[in-house]
Amino acid sequence: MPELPEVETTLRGVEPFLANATVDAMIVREPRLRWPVPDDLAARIEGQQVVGLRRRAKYLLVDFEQGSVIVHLGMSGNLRVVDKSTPLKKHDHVDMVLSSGKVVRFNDPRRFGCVLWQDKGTEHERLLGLGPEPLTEDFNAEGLAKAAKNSSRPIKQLIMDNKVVVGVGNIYANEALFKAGIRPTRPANKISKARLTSLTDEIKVVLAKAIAQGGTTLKDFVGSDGKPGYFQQTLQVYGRAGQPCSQCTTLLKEVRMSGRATVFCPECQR
DNA sequence: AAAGACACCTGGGAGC
DNA sequence: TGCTCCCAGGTGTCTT
Repeated sequence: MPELPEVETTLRGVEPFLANATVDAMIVREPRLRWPVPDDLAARIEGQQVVGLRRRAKYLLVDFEQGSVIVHLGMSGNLRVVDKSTPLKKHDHVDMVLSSGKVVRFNDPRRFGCVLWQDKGTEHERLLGLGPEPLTEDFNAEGLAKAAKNSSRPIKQLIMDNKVVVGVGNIYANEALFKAGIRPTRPANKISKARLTSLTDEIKVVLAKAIAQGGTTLKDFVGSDGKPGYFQQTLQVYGRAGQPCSQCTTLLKEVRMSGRATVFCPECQR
């Protein structure tokens, strides 16, 4: 269930097992992911030691001396840490077998995720041109205002544009816009700097909160059945069309924007 | 430049 | 119980 908070939660979950680990083997059972798993990926990392673990946008990067394994969870992917002896489940496509006896196992029913390789000192084309990370200073009101200034695109589209800011998926775009009181369909260039500043803040807050709560499900995640169950309690608009707004009790409205469910309060969001 | 359709793929839930 | 249809957290490409 990967939006950025889930990816960050995944990173934190596998980190203790992957830090400085040595890879005994990589097993690719199904290379047909969003992009094919490179044929030579296993050979590149077998016997190698992990020297770092990072996240960029919704990509996880496992660093080795010669380069990095890049993992994206797509819509339905997840990574679990299991014992070597753990029986395979359907859609367990890739295993990274560690010398500790643990296995980092990639499962992805829809196969929209990917497992790729980038040589050290190069940047994979998937990572080129990505905008600032939302939880860093690089993403700020000035940058958003600049992007919005000459754009009549709906604001929701703008904040989901990876060139403007990475990692804001459909759920959190809806939530942040609600918190900021901005209607998702409003043209970006018709929003005051003050309100864009508020939106910038709310994006950071909503993502940070979700990460904090995702952290509470870390145990589940590392164990056998890793589903973060936080969002039902937390979400104020996503998945709540037709229900009363938590602020004013007006019924929440749903529209489609670029094919994505978009929910807002017609009263609180203008 | 950007909106929109379509693509990749499986599974779960609703409705009949 | 089972069939059909619609929907889903992402994101890349192609057409208007």
